[in-house]
Amino acid sequence: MATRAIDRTWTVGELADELGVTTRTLRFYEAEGLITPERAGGNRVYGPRDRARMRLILRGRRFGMTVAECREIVDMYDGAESSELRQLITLLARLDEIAEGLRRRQADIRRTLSEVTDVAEQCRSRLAELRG
Amino acid sequence: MATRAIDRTWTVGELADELGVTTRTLRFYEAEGLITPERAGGNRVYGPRDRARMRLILRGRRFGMTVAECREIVDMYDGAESSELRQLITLLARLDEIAEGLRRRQADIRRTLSEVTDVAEQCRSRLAELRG
DNA sequence: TCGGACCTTGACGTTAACGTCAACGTCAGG
DNA sequence: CCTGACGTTGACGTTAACGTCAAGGTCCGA
Repeated sequence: MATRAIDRTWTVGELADELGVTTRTLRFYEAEGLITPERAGGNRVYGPRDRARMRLILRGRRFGMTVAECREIVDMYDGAESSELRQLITLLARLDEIAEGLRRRQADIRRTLSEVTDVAEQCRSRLAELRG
Repeated sequence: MATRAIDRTWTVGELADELGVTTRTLRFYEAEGLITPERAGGNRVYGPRDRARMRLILRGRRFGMTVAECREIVDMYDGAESSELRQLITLLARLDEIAEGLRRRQADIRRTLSEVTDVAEQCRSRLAELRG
């Protein structure tokens, strides 16, 4: 079997370029424990898993999640297969809280968007009026 | 005609309490030009307009808008009745850009929410399995 | 063998968005 | 008249999330 996409790796520079961030950002997130790239004699080697986590993290950052919140969420992706009842219960409770927070932000952004488009509509009316 | 709700005013402390922020935040936003309360002999007097703007601003802050972005938007609410064609056109263009950005964030948050609820669902299955 | 283009760690700088503190004025209650 | 609760400005402190720079290692083509 030939080398498959799942085996693909990246250097810091490569991954940074692809994600549209700097290498500093990747090192920072590593120091914060959000990603854990392998090493090849000192040099970092990022795999598909690191890349996937980074994309999730960056998406969260775009709508106001802190890096700490991002870490909490991506960590939960790993804990979901846990076999300990106690742990699963607290995890689930936390997940529900997080979902609730996300829904609130969703409502906030929806209202703001609706207002912005309203104002834009007023502008269009005004323009039509001035031109008509 | 008696005093109506529209004439209601607030002191810094009162408004801060109602909005759930500190007086420092109100003074900061004023310094940044987002609100412009009246004065009663040195003391700030906030009117319904200030309160309304603050609520819009705080809502924006909750989902990741910077204070600068918030100011840009609330300022546009005022410029929408402009009578200058040129100004209306650039304003409208900017509003469309902003709306586009908001829609992107909306998509980001929607995807994240869907993933979080997925993980929660996995947790529930696992729990049912362990208990069943 | 030399210069570039990468990579490393470590340390200090920067910006946003406030928090905190000092020093002062003002006004009502006891 | 004094205290306490409120207000003011000004200045410095803090935290997150990186940016930037220094000082060095490695490898590769000319």
